[in-house]
Amino acid sequence: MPELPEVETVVRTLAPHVTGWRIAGAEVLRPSAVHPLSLPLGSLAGLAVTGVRRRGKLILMDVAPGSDPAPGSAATVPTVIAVHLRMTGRLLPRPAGSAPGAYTRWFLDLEAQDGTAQRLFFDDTRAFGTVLAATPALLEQWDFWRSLGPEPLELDEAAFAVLLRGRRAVKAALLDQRVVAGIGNIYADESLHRAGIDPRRPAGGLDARERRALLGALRDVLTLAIAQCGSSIRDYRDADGNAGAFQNSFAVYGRDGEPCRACGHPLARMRVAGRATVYCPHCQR
DNA sequence: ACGCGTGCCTGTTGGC
DNA sequence: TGCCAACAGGCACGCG
Repeated sequence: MPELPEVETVVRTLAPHVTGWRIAGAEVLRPSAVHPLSLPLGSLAGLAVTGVRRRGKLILMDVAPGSDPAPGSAATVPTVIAVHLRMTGRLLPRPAGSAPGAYTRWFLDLEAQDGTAQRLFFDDTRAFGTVLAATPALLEQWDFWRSLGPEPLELDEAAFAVLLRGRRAVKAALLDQRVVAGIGNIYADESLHRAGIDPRRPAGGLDARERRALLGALRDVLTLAIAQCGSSIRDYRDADGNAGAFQNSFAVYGRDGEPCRACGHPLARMRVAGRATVYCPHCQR
């Protein structure tokens, strides 16, 4: 399940494949994979990809008019392609003319300056992923974008304290993209274990020491996971088709019933905020 | 404003 | 061995 470290890895592996390439055309095979607010993917034709960034779990491909500007007013020319992989989405560069797969939802045809071409597929078995081609003004109309919380790797303790104030279950707060952007079920559980905090604890009731421990755990877990190119449970692959390796370092996720690596007590499983949650009843208080 | 339950979607898993 | 309910999970949405 792509969360911040997986999306960061996709961004890093995708960028060299597409940066500087011109979009020659687009095809949508499943219209529901395109966000209702999006400009038509066809409006990307003629634009060049100038870079690839990440914000939370979103992949952002910046686009700009090339040497021969396409017709259209600024209001209808996208500046960014935002892609959310959700659970099973993948961005896959393939040779030009490659046939779509059973789970291809849309693709872009890309051309380099020297005339070589390729096709960038968005494949997504579960069909939860979305794409939004947007202007800056359009992005601001997107509630999800506008309300995204800060990046956890750029967050200080004082701001973290404000974000957690009045919140109930701390795990629910971590999963809320309006609190911090990019955390999903895996890294919520891993961070809470590393910080020694029970996932059900009211977030607003954590003291300064606990908040510091949690913020530090988030930073540590995310940084380690990025260094391992993310976690691959089943579906996740980067833009080169490679799996991550951080799943081999999980302390709790998917390990219920197995011994806690810290204390040896068996890890327990419960449901918090509607999500499967694995934790150590002995280490996490 | 917060939090909970449900639906979306499809492949995989586990129980009988 | 076969079938089917349960499950996985991020987010939108409706409700209290």
